[in-house]
Amino acid sequence: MSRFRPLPRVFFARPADVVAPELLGRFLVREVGGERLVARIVEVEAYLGGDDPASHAYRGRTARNAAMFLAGGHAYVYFVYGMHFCLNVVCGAAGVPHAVLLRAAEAVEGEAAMAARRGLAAGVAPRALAGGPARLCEALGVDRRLDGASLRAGELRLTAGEPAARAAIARGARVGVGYAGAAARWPLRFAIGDSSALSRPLSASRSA
DNA sequence: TAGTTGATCGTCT
DNA sequence: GACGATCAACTAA
Repeated sequence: MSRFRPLPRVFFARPADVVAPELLGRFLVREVGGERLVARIVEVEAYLGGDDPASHAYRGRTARNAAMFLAGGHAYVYFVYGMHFCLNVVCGAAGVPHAVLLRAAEAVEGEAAMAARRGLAAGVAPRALAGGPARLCEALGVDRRLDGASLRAGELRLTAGEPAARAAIARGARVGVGYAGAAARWPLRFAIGDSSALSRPLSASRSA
């Protein structure tokens, strides 16, 4: 089925703020423990590398953020707050550390398995299942072992899915980056406005 | 329902 | 040695 066709390399070889809204509605396919889990992306944030004080790559390359410098189409997975993982899609050419943080998704296939990974009963609200970057990672069994992995082949893939219509996309300021000064207000958060799986409501500025 | 806080540790200063 | 691109449990009203 074409919804499960991997996105082409050129899709990722663009700036993060261009790729981000186009990731909405795409499918994240995870093969783990003999099961296939599929989630539809409904909320993302773009991080613009060296030009963006909120980006982990703002101060250059380190051992932690090395995956962000790979060519677009790879995963960048990092550990925060001593207990959570977050998954990013690396964008741009090799050496350009742009990335898109995946903040929320809706279960398409394997919902019961995703709930089990989260320690929840099947049928819980979408927001509790994968509405938040760390929740999304836990539901799909994503951890550091996938840092630097390709998203076009292997056990974690990003596929064509059902791209969101432009009119359905809302945008606003990014979450949890208050330390970044004016950049904290840049409208680089994109979401499918009417999804019930958003990590939190979009503040202000709507439009496509 | 809104606001506050504790958990917990890898990474960088 | 300080501090997170977070979450869930708890409090107050």
